[in-house]
Amino acid sequence: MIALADCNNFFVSCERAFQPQLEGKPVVVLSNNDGCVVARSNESKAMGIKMGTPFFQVKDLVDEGKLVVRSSNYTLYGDLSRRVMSILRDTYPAVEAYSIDEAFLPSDGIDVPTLQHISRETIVKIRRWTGIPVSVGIAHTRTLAKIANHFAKKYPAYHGVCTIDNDEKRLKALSLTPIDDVWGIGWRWGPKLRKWGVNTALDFVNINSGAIYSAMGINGLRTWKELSGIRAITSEVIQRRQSICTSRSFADMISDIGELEKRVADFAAKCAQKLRQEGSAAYCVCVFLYTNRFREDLRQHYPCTTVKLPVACNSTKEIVDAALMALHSIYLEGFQYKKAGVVVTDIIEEEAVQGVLFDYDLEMRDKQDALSKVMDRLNTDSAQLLRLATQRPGHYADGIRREHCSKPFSTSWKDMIEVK
DNA sequence: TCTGGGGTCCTAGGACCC
DNA sequence: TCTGGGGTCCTAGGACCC
Repeated sequence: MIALADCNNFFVSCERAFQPQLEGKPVVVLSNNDGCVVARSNESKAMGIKMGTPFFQVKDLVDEGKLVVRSSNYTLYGDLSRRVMSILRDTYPAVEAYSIDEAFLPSDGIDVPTLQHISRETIVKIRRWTGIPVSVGIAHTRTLAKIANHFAKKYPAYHGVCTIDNDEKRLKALSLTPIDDVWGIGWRWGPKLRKWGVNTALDFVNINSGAIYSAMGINGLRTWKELSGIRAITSEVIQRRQSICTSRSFADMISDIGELEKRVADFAAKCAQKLRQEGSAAYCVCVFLYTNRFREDLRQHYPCTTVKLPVACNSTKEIVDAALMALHSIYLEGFQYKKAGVVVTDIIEEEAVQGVLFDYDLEMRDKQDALSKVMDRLNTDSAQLLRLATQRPGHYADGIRREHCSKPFSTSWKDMIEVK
């Protein structure tokens, strides 16, 4: 069997773990720049607030005291995620961290009652040790485990653990699952399938698989198999990352190339730092710019381009230089840009970097690597003390709106003492 | 006024190869 | 005039996930 452990309303639960006064209240957590709602407590879900709602549409509720709002605090969520994952690793034979708040737990060879027992104990342990509520779904395929997890969350009678381990339960669960709630069916396919009379997951598996394949391709077929009880999504999903992206929307629109240079340099430096943290190097640096798509009165421009490096690298200066070159090749005067980003791709292991025969820059590369090591010693996630002059003073994420941020509970002694 | 960030994978079409 | 069959690689765009 495969279990899926998923934290309930994760970002909200992280806020509550350090601010117990938020328990039982309607709470939402906002995206960067305080843009839109990305996490909701059960109470705010019950008020009808949808995922992705722009904050200004619910701001009145906050002003009236009917809703509590927090800016997102990814340092805090990352810390709590690591703690939850580490408890899972101590407990299950294998852990595939699928996202910040959920992990697949392949448990072949463990019988169902034992797996259920372990899962119930683990939920209690995670709650006690981290304050985070977790639900577990158990089934033979990952897609069915997702469905089981939905039920575990929805019906308190399961006490956090729901199992689909025979055909009777599987068909019952499929009949109760709206097609749009199925993992792998998104906002494009959901309405289309409903138009064809496919309203539940059960309707979906009752279609001939050939018809699914010709209409939806390999991914549709995989979902169909998984719902039918045949494993089609395997653990290969979790490997070394294939791309690393750092991007932000700006609080205001930017048209000045000098200002864009600083932002892009910041994003590129952050990508280089992430590469070094995981022991990787990249061959390609891609830069993109977006104008504000909501301003229909303004001219739009969404350029992007990729610069290829002769040698895979992860030093700050080389990645930043490449990104600035890319920026200059796509930038056009007269547009107001709202967002920019840097993506590094063609990632390989640091130790596997292949030199080139006539590398005139070899000495420079060694120096840059040494410089990057010094930067890594001085810089942390929350404080960028040593930067290139092309970057902005302060932190790469400065200038984004965070008006409702809670305290850095997991990283500051002062605040931890305050909590105590 | 305000509308996120970070990923993965697949597909179709063009350019090119023999 | 007629204009195959089998590939690879790259890119852009679409679809999905949390």
